[in-house]
Amino acid sequence: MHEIGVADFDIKHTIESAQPLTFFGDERVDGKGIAYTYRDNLVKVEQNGGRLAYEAYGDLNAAALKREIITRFRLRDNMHEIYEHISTDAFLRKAIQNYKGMRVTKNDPWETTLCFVISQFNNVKRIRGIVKRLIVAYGEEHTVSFGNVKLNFRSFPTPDVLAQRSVKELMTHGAGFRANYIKAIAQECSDSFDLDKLNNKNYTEAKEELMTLHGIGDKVADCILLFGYGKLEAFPVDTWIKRIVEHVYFKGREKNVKQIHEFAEGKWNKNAGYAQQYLYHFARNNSKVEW
DNA sequence: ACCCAGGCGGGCG
DNA sequence: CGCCCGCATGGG
Repeated sequence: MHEIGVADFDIKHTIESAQPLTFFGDERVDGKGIAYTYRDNLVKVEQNGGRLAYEAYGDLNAAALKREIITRFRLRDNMHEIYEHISTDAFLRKAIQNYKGMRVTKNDPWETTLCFVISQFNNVKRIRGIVKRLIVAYGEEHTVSFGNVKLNFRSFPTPDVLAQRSVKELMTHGAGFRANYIKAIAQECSDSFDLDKLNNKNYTEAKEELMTLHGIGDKVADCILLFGYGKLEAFPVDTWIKRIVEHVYFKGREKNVKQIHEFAEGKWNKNAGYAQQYLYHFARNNSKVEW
């Protein structure tokens, strides 16, 4: 078990705020920690106040594991500066107060892509179920030993493996009409589309490229850029964000997605993704009378 | 039974 | 362009 000191960090709020990390399945989540897969490793993380304890089962050395933890939970983010920047009004201050320490997580681009393609016109519980069933059906199985402990887990299914399955088969896991998108995107990523190259592109260019994929539009692209590539200027506009932004900042008047993007960019620009996560989580967990 | 969910592609005006 | 519609599925 390793340890790292953390401040302005709350793992519970982080993993409960519907980010890809949690889409692996609730049985690996408890009150103070989570177990998740990173490549061919099972990583366990647990928070006790200002200390984050972690360990991995697999082939990661200590330095690589530490790097993964810091990257995944964005522990280098200057939360003081971010909070100051996005505390633009009473509402956001309240959201920050309620969920202080919640981070945007930095997940694998492919995992994030698959999760958010499945998310469209869907609900969080079903998204988790579908992703979980795809992992069970198509993820490579691993057995690791750590001392006298033996553990089985499955890594995230690769584009290559999913590309080989039929749409009809993918639908048997409950993916519905999204099975078409999963198949098409897995094929493109397995064939010629290089997700890694988007790391070297700016937000606008990377978004354009992502949106050439069949089944990735404005909102899903922003989610992938935020949670998969760590581009904090991304501001995914889903039904929750649209509702809450209209209500809080436009007196309930309807705005289209483009107008909401322009508003968010002007107000929170390089930290819009953090503002989004606090707005989203607050909206979902508080009845509308609280807004 | 009915409604909705972290939208998108395609078609139409 | 912007708008509108259908879409698989299952939980509330």
